[in-house]
Amino acid sequence: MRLSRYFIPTLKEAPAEAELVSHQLMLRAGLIRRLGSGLYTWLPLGLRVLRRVEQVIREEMNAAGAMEVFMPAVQPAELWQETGRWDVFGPLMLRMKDRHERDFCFGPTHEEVITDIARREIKSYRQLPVNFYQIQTKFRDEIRPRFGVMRAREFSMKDAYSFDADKAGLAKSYQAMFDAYTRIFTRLGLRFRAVAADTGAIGGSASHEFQVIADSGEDAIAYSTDSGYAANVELAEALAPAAPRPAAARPMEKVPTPGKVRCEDVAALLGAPLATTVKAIAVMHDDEFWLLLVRGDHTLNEVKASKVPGLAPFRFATEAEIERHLHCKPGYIGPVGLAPELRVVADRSVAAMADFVCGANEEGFHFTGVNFARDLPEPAAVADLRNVVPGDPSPDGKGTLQIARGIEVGHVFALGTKYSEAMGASFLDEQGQPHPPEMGCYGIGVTRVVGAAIEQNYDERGIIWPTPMAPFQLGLVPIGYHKIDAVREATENLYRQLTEAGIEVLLDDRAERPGVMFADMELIGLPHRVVISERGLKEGQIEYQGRRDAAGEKLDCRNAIALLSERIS
RNA sequence: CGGGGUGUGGCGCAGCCUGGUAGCGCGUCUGGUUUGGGACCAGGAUGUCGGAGGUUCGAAUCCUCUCACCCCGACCA
Repeated sequence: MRLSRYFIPTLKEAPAEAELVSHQLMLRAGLIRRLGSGLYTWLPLGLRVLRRVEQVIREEMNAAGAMEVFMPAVQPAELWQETGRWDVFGPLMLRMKDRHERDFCFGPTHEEVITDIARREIKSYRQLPVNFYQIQTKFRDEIRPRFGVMRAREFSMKDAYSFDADKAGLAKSYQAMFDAYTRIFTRLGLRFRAVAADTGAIGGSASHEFQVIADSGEDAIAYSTDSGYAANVELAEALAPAAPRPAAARPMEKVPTPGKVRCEDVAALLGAPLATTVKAIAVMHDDEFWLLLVRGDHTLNEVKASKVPGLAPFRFATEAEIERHLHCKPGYIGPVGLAPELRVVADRSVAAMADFVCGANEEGFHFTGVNFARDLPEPAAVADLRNVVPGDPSPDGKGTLQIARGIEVGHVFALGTKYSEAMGASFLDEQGQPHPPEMGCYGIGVTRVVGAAIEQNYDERGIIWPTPMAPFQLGLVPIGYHKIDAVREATENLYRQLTEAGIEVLLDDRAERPGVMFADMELIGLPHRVVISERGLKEGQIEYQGRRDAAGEKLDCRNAIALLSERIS
C-alpha cells in the first residue's frame, strides 16, 4: 500500500475528549473517529486491525468446531418477551418501532435468536452437539459510554452458542471454548488471565472471564500468589478469620462523636484502628429493612450481598427509611438495640470481632467495646459480604491474594437450559424422550480487544502492535524518494519483492521530510521498518529497525529480502 | 439519574469577568528554499463563536431556555 494514496489522518495532539492512552492513540493514529457518544467510525487503518483480530478469532473458532452464522442485528420484541428479558433488560436495550408500530430492539445479545433457530431446526440428539458463532454489531445503551471503543454503545462482538444433549456434553463444549479463547488471546499477543466470574442471576455451573491485564481496566481481579486461583473480585471469596472471636474485654460505652459520620473519622477521633470499627449498611428488600455489617476497613460486595437468602433484589435504603426504622440519621447507625423484626447480616470478619466500635443509633454518638451475645444478639445470619483485599488468604488455601486491574475481553458461560426451556426448544434422545438442550454462550469483545491491546503495547511515540494484529507488517521509509532516482528505484524494487514475498508493506511515498515520516510510522505502530537512503545505498545497505528496538541495523541489499522475510514471518 | 465542566476554523486553545463585530499555535493551500527525526521564508483559504429566544444603539461576551459532548458519582451510614 502506498501511503500517498491511503487514508491515515494522524494527529499531533490528542483530542480533549480522550482520556485513556489507547483512546488517544487510536484517534491520533487515524484508526477511529467519533460520531456520537459511544459511536465510532473505523477508518481504513483501524478496520484492517479489526479484521486481523476477527481473522484469528474465526480460525480458532472454526478449529474448535464452531460454525459461523450471521443473525439479524434487529430483533422482534416477541422473542424477548418469551424469555421475559424484554422487561428485564431495561434501558440498556435500544428499542424501536417499525411502520406497523411493532416493537423491535437493536440486539444487545443473541440468545433468543439462536434459541429460536435451535427450536425450529434441532430435533434429534443426532444433531448434537453443535456450536454456532457470529461476529456482529451489538448495541447496548450504556449508562456512561467512555474510554473510546473500550466501553462504546455500538461495538463488534463475537458471540457463540453451544447446544448439547446433557451436562457432560456442555462441560466439554465449555472447555473447548475456554481452550479456544486461550489460544485466541495468546495468538493475539496479549497478557491475559482467565478468572472465575459471577454467574449472576442467570445461574449455571461455570463462568470465566478473560481479562487483559492493564492498570486502566474497569474490573478488579483477585489472584493467588502461590496457586492458579484467580477470580473477579465480585466473586472472590473472603474466608472467615482463622482465629475464633476473642472474649469480651471491655465494657460497652457510649462516646460522643459529633460530625463523625464515616468509619475513618470515628476511628481517627477515638484513636482506634479502622479494623476495630463496624459499619452498618441499610438496605431494603421490598419493604423489609435489613442491616448489613462489614468491618470499617472493608467494603460491601453487592454481588455477594444479593446472594444472601431472601435479600435479593435489594437497594440501598433512603435517608427517610433509615430514620423511620432506626430513628437516627445515617452516619450513626449500628446493630445495637434494634427492633427484633429488623434483619441483621454480619460479614464473616465482623462475626469474629470483639470490643468493636459502631454507631449508637443516636445522632452524634457511637458505642465502643461492643460485643455480640453480651450487648446485642448474635447476628441472625453470617455471610461473606465484603470485597477481598490484598493480603487476604486465598480461598483455595494456597498463598495470599493480590488484586490487579483487568479489561474484560472475553466471557464464557455455561447457561444450562434457561433459554431452551423458556422458548420451548427440545430434542428427542435415543429413547424418543424430549429434552431441552444444554446451552453455553461465549463472547469476545472484538472492538474492545483492539483498545485493550494498545493499553498493553505502546510507548511515548505511539502504538506498538503485536504482530498478529498489525495493519501492515512493515513500513518502508525512503529518504529522498521524489528527488533521488536511485532511492526511488531501490524502494520500488524492494516494495515489489517484499509484496511478492507475501509481506504486507506500507510504503511512505509522500513528499514529507524524514522526521514526519518516522513520527507517523512510529505512531501507527507497525512492527517492522526499513529505511532506504542514498547514503545507505552507496554502501549497498538498507536499514532495518523493529518497533521496539532502540537502534537500527544495517542489512546488505543483496540478501535483504531473505533476512526480512525471516524476521517478519 | 445526581453533581461538575466544556462547546470559538480540521486539532489544541485564548478572548467572556469589565459588550464595540474574532485571535494564537498546529494543520491545510500556493510559491520558493530545504531534506536522516514533526523545517524555514512569503502569501492565501477556512468561523452562522453549539442552537433558539431575550436585553442593548451594538452580544462570542449579559439573561433565559435548549442541544451536544466530557469528567466524577451512584460503596453510603
